[in-house]
Amino acid sequence: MDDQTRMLTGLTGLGGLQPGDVGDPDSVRKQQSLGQPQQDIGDILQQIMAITDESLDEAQARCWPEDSPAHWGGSDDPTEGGRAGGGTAGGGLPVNFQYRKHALNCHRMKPALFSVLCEIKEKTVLSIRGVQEEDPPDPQIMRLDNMLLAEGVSGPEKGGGSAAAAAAAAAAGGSPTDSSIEHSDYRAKLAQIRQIYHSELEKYEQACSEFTNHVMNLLREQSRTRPISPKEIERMVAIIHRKFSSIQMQLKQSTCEAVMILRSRFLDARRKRRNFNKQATEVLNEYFYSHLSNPYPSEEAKEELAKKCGITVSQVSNWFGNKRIRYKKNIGKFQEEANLYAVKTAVDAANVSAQASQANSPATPNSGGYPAPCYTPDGRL
DNA sequence: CTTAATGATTGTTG
DNA sequence: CAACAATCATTAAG
Repeated sequence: MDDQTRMLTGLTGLGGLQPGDVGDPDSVRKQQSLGQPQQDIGDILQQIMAITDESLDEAQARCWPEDSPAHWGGSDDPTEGGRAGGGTAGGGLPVNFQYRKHALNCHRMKPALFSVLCEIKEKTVLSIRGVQEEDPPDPQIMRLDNMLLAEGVSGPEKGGGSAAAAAAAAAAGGSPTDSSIEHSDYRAKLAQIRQIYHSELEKYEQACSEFTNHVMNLLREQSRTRPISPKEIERMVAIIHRKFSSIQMQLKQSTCEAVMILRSRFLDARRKRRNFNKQATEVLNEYFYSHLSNPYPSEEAKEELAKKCGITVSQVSNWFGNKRIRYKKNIGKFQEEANLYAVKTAVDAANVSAQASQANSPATPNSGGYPAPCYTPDGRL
C-alpha cells in the first residue's frame, strides 16, 4: 500500500491548500501538470476542499443520496487524502462524503479528474513495482514442467486404464517377470500421483478464476467511486495469477518430489529385493561349486550365466561376490550345499564321461584358494 | 515376532 | 576397475 500512501501525500498537498490558493494556476499546474482550464479545476478542487470544511451537523442535515455505495470511505481511497490532509475540519465523516461525492459525481469535470487521478496513480504504481512487472520464464518451473511431462504426470491423459492394463498384461503374460509386476505397481502409483496432481490443479484454477472474478467485480464496482483504471484492474488480475501460479509451482514441486521418491523406491532394487528363482540359484551354485578352485567367472561366463538365470550380469557378479565371501566366512555352513552340487556335477560328469567310456576324476582339481568340501564321488561323505 | 538368508549397496584396497 | 568386506533392507522361515 505504499502507492496509496504516496497517493495520499500527493493529495495532501491539495488538501493543504487554502481555498484562496486553489485558483492559483501555478499551484495547480505544479500538482498536476495539466493543461486543463483552470477554472474548472479550481471549481472541482474547491468542492473537494469544501468537503473537509463541512461540519458533521451540516452534512447530517442533508439527505442521503440513495444511489451511493455504502462503503465509501475505504482507507485506501485516494480522495481520503483530502480529508486526511485537510484534517483541520476535525475529521470529515462518511455522511459528509456521501453527499459530496454525489455532487462531485454529477460534476461535468468528474471524468477528467477521474482520469487524472488514475494517471497519477498509474505513475506512482509503476514507479513502485514497475520493475518487477515482467517475470521471465522461471528456469525452475520449466524444469519442473519438463519433468512432470516426461513422467507422464502432466501430459495428455493416457487413461486411468493404463496401469490396469499393465497389471492385466503382467498377470496374463506368459513370462510374468518380477520387473513387470513392479512396473505395473509403479504405474499404478504414478497414476495415483497424477490424479491427485490434476484434481489439485483443477481446484487451484477454479479458485483462481473465482477469486479473479470477485476482485474484478469489486474493482469495477469501486471504479465508480474511486479512480481505478482498467489497466490497474488488469494488473491486479496479473498479480492474482502470479500468486496462484506460485501456488501451482509448489504443487508441481511436491508432485515432482513424490515422483522422485516413487522412482527411487522402485529403482532402488535393494528396497524391493526379490530372491532369484530356484532354477537360477541352482545354475549359479552349480557353477560356483564346480569352479570352487577358482570361482571367478569370466565376463563371457557371467553373461552366459546371466542369460541362463534371467538376471543381469551385475547381478551375477553380486551373487558371486556374496557367495565367495560368505562361503569363505563359514565353510562348514556350506558343506552340505557344496556336497549336493558336487554330487550333481559329479553325476553329470559321470554321465558324460561314461559315454566316453572313461571316468576321469569328475571333481574339480581344487588347486585354488577355496577349500573344497570333503566328499566322495559316489555322493557320500 | 525373531531370526536366518539373501540380493544390493557402499567404502576400501591393490 | 574388480574383489573384498561390511552393512543395509527385504524376504522367508521358525
